Amino acid sequence: MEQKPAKKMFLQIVKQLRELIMEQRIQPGDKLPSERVLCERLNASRSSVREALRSLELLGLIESRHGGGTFLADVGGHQLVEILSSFILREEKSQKDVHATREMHEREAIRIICAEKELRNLPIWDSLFAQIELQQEVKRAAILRECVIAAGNRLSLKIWIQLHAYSMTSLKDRVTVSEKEALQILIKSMQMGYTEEAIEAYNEWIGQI
Amino acid sequence: MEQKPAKKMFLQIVKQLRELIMEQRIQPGDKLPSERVLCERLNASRSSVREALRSLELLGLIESRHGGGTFLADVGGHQLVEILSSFILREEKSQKDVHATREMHEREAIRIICAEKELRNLPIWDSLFAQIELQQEVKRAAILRECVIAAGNRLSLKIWIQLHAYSMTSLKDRVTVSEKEALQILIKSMQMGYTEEAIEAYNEWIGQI
DNA sequence: ATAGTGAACTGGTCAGACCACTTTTTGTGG
DNA sequence: CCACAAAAAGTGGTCTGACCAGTTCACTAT
Repeated sequence: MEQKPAKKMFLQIVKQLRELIMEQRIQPGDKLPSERVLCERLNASRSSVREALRSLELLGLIESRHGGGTFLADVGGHQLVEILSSFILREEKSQKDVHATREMHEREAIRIICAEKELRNLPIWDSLFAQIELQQEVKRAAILRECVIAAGNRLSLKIWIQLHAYSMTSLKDRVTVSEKEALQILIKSMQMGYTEEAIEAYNEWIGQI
Repeated sequence: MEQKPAKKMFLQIVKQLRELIMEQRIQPGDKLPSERVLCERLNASRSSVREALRSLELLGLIESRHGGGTFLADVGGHQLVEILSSFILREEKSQKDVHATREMHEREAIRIICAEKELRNLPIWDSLFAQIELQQEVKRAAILRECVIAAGNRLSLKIWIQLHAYSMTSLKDRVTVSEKEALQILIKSMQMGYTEEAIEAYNEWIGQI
């Protein structure tokens, strides 16, 4: 009859906190019930309540002021709560999000390359272009990796590697003939510093995959 | 003076935890010291240590198993973000990369919003615009967070939250008068769907910070 | 060598106690 | 009556200690 008590207390409290916020129409900036009151209402110890509150505070969803009280974060509480619940429930993000994020990093790398002369003039681009022209073994991942590496943001590179590892399943290795053109346009545009054209070529290329 | 922020204990512990992970080369999937051991080493009470650990657990960075121990989140499928964050945590040197990456996600969010009518027409933008106009308390983070949320990529949001959490130090809270204009242009451009203008306004705004 | 058992360890939860800070109330003096 | 300072109440921040409930692992007894 009762819900599963299996989950950890502080997660249940986070969930109940969200329900409480919605029920009582607590607006961003408003004060939340005090920790001690929440203990009573949620039938939990103060330690557990605090674990939940501190978690939400680290996420930036609430703000606690010593001696003052606990408040719902200033802006956009309702939207945040929705996001939050999805985190709690561990609803896993779609493959789409992973792809979109990876492509975001790739596009940004292309933009950076286009904007910097030293990067545009790297010999690697000619090399890649020639390999594509000759239909040699050119792996998509290699091309994109070169871009992200060239862009010089190591954090972005690390993120990209992880994202790529995760989304590799649906990617074929070799570059097909139909992709050849868009790919070469991409590289040439990059070398010329034509950001818009490069991005457009990239989008067209990605669209084929 | 020393940068002893005298901030909240559980935040200090979060910070110390990441230092500990870095020093001991703890890899994703590895076991962390037990809560009681951490109490001794970090010279804090178990309550505070647990508040920190539970926060990291809600973020998905660590995983606790009843009776088993606490582990640094492993590469299991979608949990990739956790690994990144552990990278982020240990790279003090590349603060610039963190900022650049965070800004990348913000720009992408702006682009997405500009491109989709439903997102442009969200009431939140008028609300933010009005608050800026009235010089109310508007936090930079709140504005950017709304953008990333609205863009709808939850993976990107999760990455952003973590990037923001660890680059917070250099960000002031309030929006200054000099930023007001660029910010309002950003919002208006977004609502109109003028991608280029919005990005330009964003860059100008960011440049001031 | 194996299966079984139990001690030792680990996280999960709770209760209560202080402290420091903020807000509210109260009581005084004008 | 009002203004203002002192006192009280309220609130988050931290710590201690305790007990429960799972997991691990070494050491039996077979």
